[in-house]
Amino acid sequence: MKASALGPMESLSMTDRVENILREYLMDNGFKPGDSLPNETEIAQKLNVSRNVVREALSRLRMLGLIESRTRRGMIMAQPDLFAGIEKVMSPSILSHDNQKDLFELRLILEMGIAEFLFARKTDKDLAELEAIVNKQKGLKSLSREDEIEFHGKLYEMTGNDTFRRFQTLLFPVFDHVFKEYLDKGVHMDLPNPVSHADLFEVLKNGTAGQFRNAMYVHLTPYFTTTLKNGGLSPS
Amino acid sequence: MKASALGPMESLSMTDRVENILREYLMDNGFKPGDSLPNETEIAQKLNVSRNVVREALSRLRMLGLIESRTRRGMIMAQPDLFAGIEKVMSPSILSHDNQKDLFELRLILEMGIAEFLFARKTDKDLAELEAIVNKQKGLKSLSREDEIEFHGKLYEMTGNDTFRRFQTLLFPVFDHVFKEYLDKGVHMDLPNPVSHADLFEVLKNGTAGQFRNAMYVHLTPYFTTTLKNGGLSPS
DNA sequence: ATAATTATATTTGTAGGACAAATAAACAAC
DNA sequence: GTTGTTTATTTGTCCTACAAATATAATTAT
Repeated sequence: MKASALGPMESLSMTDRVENILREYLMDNGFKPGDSLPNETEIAQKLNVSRNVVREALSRLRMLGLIESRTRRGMIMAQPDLFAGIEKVMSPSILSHDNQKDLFELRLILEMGIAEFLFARKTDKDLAELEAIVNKQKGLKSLSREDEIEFHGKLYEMTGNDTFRRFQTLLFPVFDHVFKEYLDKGVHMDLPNPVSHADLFEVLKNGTAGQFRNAMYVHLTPYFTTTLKNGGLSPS
Repeated sequence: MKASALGPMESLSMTDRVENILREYLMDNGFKPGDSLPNETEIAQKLNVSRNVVREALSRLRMLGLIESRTRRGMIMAQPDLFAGIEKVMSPSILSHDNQKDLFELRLILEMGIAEFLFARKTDKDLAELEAIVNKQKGLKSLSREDEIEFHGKLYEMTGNDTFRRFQTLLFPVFDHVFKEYLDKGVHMDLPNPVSHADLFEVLKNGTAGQFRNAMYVHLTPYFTTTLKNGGLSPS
């Protein structure tokens, strides 16, 4: 029985198949949060598999936040958490090195892309809070990781896009880890940043989105040169 | 037998707890792809739970790509697929409306942020291929969804960041759905775009990253005004 | 002794049965 | 009509069993 000669044998387990079937069933039938699902034994009988298999599949959907189940009331459709799955593998000790470098860059991409939203949605209250952060950092010679997170995190918040904010927050540990790796490899970053947080704030308050994009690029230049000169996956 | 001797009963199911325990175990002990795990019965005994519970937890990790298992050889650590979880819920029929709007905007953010990487990594071959796409579209009066995907998809490819490319690809169906919704609501988008794909190509070939960012903004202006004038989650 | 073959043991995948806990629904009591 | 009790249902957990697959050990052939 040389089944392995046939290539990438489509050997999905029963659980895999039931998981797919259930997801398609929920989507194709327009299930909305709150709608109740058939019970486990019913599903098992309908699909001709054991309740164990059904439960393993349901367990996955439960992890994704797609369904919830309460004793007696049965299972109901839920509002899935977009990042429930990704946050469980978003760790430097788990991800491949390529993935990590890509995510390092992804943070830069995101940071460069938020200008329009900041200018469209900034409020006086936001600006005041951001100014407070900037003033607190004014005396310091060098900024800690927490300082960076506080300033840039406030920017994420000001985009008014909570999904973006959560995604950036997820990205940060990986970004930080990759950057430390660069530092360990001898990349030096001791030059004073020509565009400080205070400068960025000033542009955000009185400038334009275009000016902000350019200022942000200069502010991030050390990171850009780091990734573009070093690890950049050389394209074909 | 009170199995609750394992810790605080945070109303998490056994499966939830075992899942967390296993993930932490794998991370804290520096498991790398290929390393083999203890077998199911061993885990069950060690944690004082049934093999069923262990299997439901493992089933989740298997879905995330964190582990693989082959009969007899036992389970081994694997390289998790960063997007395995998220792609299963990335669907307009499942996500909340807020999530969808956020993702619509996220695509714009990403699109605005790639300029530096494009200019750092563009090759003559890439430019030639992009030019071919542009020329193919030159005769058309209006661009189809496929045309848009082809042009912008090529840009994603040219960033040299495969994770970014995959993420953008995942985003597209949601983006498309949200935009259609805007159109149905009467938002009009019939003006000819002042910056076409051909213009973007020209800037990418002969201009600078800064110019490209500005050109891209104008190119995307219809989408920006759509989201910023309509659904924007009004901040506090 | 070495190679080839066979047998054994181990581990995952699947099935099915049992029962506890929780609770919605039906029913009974006042 | 309200309150308390019983009942039925459904998930959560445990258990046992066995098939399939295969690495390892044992056996046989050369």
